[in-house]
Amino acid sequence: MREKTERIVREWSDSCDAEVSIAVLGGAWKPSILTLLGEHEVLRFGELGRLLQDPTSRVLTRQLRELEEDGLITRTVYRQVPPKVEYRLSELGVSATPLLGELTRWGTQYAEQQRSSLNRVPSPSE
Amino acid sequence: MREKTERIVREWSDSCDAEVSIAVLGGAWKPSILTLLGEHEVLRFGELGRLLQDPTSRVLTRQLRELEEDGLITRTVYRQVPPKVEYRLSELGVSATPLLGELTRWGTQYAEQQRSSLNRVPSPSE
DNA sequence: TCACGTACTTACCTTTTGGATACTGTCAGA
DNA sequence: TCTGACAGTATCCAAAAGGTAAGTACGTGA
Repeated sequence: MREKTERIVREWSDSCDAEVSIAVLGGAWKPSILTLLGEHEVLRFGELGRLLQDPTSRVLTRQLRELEEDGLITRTVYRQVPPKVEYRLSELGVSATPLLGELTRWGTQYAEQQRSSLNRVPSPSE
Repeated sequence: MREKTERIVREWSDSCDAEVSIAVLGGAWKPSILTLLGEHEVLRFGELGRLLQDPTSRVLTRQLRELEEDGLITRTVYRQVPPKVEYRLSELGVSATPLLGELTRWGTQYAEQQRSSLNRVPSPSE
């Protein structure tokens, strides 16, 4: 576990564990990474980068490391040149996919709702 | 909508709307605030503060304003002295409660799992 | 000998977020 | 006249998060 995750797991124990989920799943690219890994089973570093439309490698590396530390994905290194590294969902990661589905569904619904009210009221009266 | 939320709704449209959900629900105290409002129907500013174990009023105010801007809660001001302000879930906020439930359930499960593996391996072999 | 591909790392910068502290306005009641 | 309740604001600060740009390692093929 990351230090941050561990702190939250300890401090907020019991009530409001939603904070824990958000600490683990929240962060630029993380939902996308997990969703992609759910769809593709295995992806290499470069493949992920391309599918995500090129976050800088520094950022992608950090997100992947954090997900790994938090136990959601596994990282397999093949000792060869040029290097080859494979990422896939861990058991814990797989257990999160229904939740990711719910997050996506609600997010889609929310975005549609907000977009349509933006159209109805182009600028709020002023 | 907050500017941040709007940016995310626009830029990430369609795929990976989980980012939207996390943008709206994530943030210190927000899941707790929404859960409490789901349980109590109506809460005043001071009541919320006490139930959350006293975040500074500045922080609480900001979280509440953001939730209001994003359309999840409503704010009712009674023009009287001393002031009285009531917060409750909007329709959109109510629609998020099942999702919050899922976040809490997965978070609880995750925390338990991680706590038990912490006990099994007090320090990872080094 | 040199560029190439892959998966990074290092150093640095900017923005966002959360929080500590102190202050405001107003009326009722002591 | 002073205090207290309530619901905030105003200022400032530190840490976290996200991002840019450039460099690293190493064997293969031209």
